[in-house]
Amino acid sequence: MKYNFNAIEAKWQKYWADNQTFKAINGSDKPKYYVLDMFPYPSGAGLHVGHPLGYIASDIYARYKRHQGFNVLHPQGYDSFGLPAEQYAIQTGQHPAITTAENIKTYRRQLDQIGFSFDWSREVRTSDPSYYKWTQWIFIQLFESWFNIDTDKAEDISELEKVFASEGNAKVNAVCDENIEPFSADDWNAFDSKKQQEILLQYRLTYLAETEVNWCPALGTVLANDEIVNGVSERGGHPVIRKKMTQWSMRISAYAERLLQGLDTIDWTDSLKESQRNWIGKSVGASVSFKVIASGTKQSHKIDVFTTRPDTIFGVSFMTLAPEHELVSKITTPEQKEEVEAYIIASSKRSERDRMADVKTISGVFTGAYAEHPFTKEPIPVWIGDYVLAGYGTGAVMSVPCGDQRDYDFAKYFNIPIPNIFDGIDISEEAFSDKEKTVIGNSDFLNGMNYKKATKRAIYELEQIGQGEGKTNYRLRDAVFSRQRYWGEPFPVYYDAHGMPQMIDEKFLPLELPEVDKYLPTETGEPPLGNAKKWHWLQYGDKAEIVSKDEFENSSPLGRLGGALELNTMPGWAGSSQYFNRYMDPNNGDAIFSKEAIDYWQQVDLYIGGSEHATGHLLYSRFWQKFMFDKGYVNHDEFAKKLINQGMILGTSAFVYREESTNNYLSLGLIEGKKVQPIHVKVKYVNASDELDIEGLKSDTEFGEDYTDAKFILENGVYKVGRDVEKMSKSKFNVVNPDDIVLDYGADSLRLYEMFLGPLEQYKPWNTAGITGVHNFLKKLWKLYHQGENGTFYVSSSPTSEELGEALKTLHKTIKKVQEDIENFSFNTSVSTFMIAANELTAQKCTSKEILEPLLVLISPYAPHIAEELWSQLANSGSISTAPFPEFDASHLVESSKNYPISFNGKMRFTMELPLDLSKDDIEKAVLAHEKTQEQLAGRTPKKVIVVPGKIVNIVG
RNA sequence: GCUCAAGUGGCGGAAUUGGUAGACGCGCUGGAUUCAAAAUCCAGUUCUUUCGGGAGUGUGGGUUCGAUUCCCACCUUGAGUACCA
Repeated sequence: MKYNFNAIEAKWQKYWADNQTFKAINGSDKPKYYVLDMFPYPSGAGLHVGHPLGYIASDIYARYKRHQGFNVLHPQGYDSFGLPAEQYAIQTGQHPAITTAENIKTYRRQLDQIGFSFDWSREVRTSDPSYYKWTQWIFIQLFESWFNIDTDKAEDISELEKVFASEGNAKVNAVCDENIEPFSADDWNAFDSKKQQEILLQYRLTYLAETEVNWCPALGTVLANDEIVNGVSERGGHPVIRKKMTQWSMRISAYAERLLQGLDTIDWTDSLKESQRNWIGKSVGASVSFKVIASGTKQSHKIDVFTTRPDTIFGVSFMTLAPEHELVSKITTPEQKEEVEAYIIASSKRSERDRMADVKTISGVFTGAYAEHPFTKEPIPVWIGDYVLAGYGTGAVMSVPCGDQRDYDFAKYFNIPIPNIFDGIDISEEAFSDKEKTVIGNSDFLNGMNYKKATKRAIYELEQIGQGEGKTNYRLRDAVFSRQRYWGEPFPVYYDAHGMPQMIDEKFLPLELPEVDKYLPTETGEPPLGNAKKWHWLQYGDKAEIVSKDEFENSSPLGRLGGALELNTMPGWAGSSQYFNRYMDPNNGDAIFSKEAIDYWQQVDLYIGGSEHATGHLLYSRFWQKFMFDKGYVNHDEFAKKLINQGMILGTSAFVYREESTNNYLSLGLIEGKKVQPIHVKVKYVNASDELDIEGLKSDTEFGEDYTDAKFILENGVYKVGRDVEKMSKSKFNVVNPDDIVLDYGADSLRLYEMFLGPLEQYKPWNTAGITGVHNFLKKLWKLYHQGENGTFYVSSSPTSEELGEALKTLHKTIKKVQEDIENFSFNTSVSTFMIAANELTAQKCTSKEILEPLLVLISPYAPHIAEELWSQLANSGSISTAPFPEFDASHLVESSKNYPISFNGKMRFTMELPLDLSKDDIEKAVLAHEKTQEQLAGRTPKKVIVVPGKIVNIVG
């Protein structure tokens, strides 16, 4: 019997599906283990060989854990809301639900044929109403909560209302909107309901606010910061502008410190933690308040700044406001008015991108106003300049030119004095910003102090005069949660007669997406949901329905609740921020998950996915998890204990070279000195030796150039292509479809090869030619269990003790190495180990069951189909997937002698075989007596001989 | 600019605590088999060499009996981030 991989793989995939082999049970005597993949967005293009890399790694780990006796949860699902399906709907009119369902079908087929051990009974789809019911539910929970700084957690908004009613808001210490007016209990109780709701909205964890957002006109929607790359949209590369809009926001900033601290408690990669730390952007310093010196009839103002260097406060020689700063118009003197206004207009025309690209040009204008130094009382000129950003800190800085290079450049350019407050430092060329070496001088009470002491003292003195305090600032902004799209979760929100947002009662969820005629914004510029004919909430008591505007207006107002439903939908990250918990109890209709389920599965033990989600999904999910923890729904405030980022598999593109203005294509070796244009060709027409299949290329009508009349100039009878490593993409003709690989070599070969390519975390190129190596290994493995011309199954159960000895050594060496490799996620080296084992056992002509049976369990996580097949041929019943992992026995690896490397001054020159029980002195004697030692020494006497028993001998001299 | 990761044969990569650099595989070379090809099997494959040997892990230094591994400086590549006060 030949190794017929296609038949074997189909057989076992069917077996697993029929027997629900990988169904995880909630609650078991076995210890639990939760292995999670980042679920895919089902795109229309299907999977290419790069996509399954992380899934194969996590599948190996999940299968390994089952062999170790764990109850393993290894689910999969689809992040199925998103832009591409909607764009397709706009173009073709096809409902995104249909496109999505088709794409999911393709994905499922492709995933199934790779042999993953997913528990498909737990599949989730974020676009399914039974799933997004719970995304809407979490939104309501967030709406009904506020963040109490005193307890450092989220609490019920009803508690806050009680506090307001009994003592007002003076003592409330909350993360909330800025500039909330103080009110007493009496004030609160006198407010009407609308006013009360407006105030509460300023405290809620999800709130409605007019915010400056990233608007992408081409996509017709708002984008989050992490959806913008280099100033253009991540999807499609369209320009993005700033625009003020009323939007739902998430108060993630409330969790900034906990999100930062939590990083120390989880086993995630350092680079990923570092990205999150940078994104959160904590800086410790002080806020300082400067009084603006009143001129003429103008009323007094103050400028608040944030600084990380309060120790340099005596070095302030001017202040700079962002051009958009609200005080600019109020403090500018009549003489400067014209110039200032011209500057504001000029800088508003510069896009965010221009401003970023052009950091060298110094520009700014004096406002004519002066502020008063809090200590010296000297007047300080107030400037505006676009190097100060309105969106960070307070949008104003105290400029210390001697200590900050940007302030220094600005001062030099505009001839502003640069007082030196550093002892013994020359600042004639550039600013001095080294905190560690700072000794403050020329600064009254700070003289002679280092950075740390001076900072502390400066903050103390500022507090004494009531003009400042220690402050920590975070770069992390609240997350805009509204999108002007169709294909996303509808908000469970309607607007009442006062225009105030109201949550739909939980019992009516899910609020399903309405049907629309077209998926574009309405003519009046409303989001696509504005096209829905029926999108008004109408509720009397326990009865509710969605009706048209007219039906709502004509309904009886008596006991009526309702109004226009929210037209925005939720962003892409909404559905992915709690999916890992939903998998624990995915079919629960009464709760997002049961208490029993979360108590049993706890949290994700291993999460594998791409690093591109570092500041998006992985940050938002941690935020929601912390919120769910505060509310007592989950018992860990981090959702994933360990996280690994798999690297990307790149394509190996192939090029032909057309000689300029001809139809001649030159082989790679002939292009030197010629003017040629490299052109991508499909990689499937290139063999392992980089030779082009010219006939194949010419007969291909599907893509690319027309080669029918092309002349290919050969070298040594063949056409050699050029090669380059690039991202896999259709336009580069370097995409490799796993379907083709599975058909030609089998899923087990694909799995082994993806692992064999290199370390999991690394970026590495795919080259289909190399797969023959692992495929040959599988054939060799098959042959170990089969004999003769026809390959009849043969495994002996009574081997001679001699052949077993060597084979046992091979087996146990392999057990040890493979176990270590899996636990270190070093899957590439275990594939090598399997190859070595198969080579050795073949050389040993090993046929014994005692060796070959445990070997299958070792290989089973990597190549599960062939392992199942041979396992069943060995007359085992059932699946190999829960067979216990073989125990390593060190006694089989004990050696009596060692082939010692003999080095001279650290360079290995020869080896000699010596017994391991020899003493140090005896080893030295034996080595020095060796003829090659004398040859190396050439008459010299060794100065020193280093003997490390069992390792090495080094002779110095 | 800052932060992080990484530089090893023609290629992907291995060397877990400092101890025989290049495992394993691809490709290449030669051979067997074949009418021929595919497939399979065997031998070789870092460079250099006067065939004794010598050099060698991005570059330059250091620590050590001994460094791909530890330390310092620099160069290159990739990723993230950026007028963040």
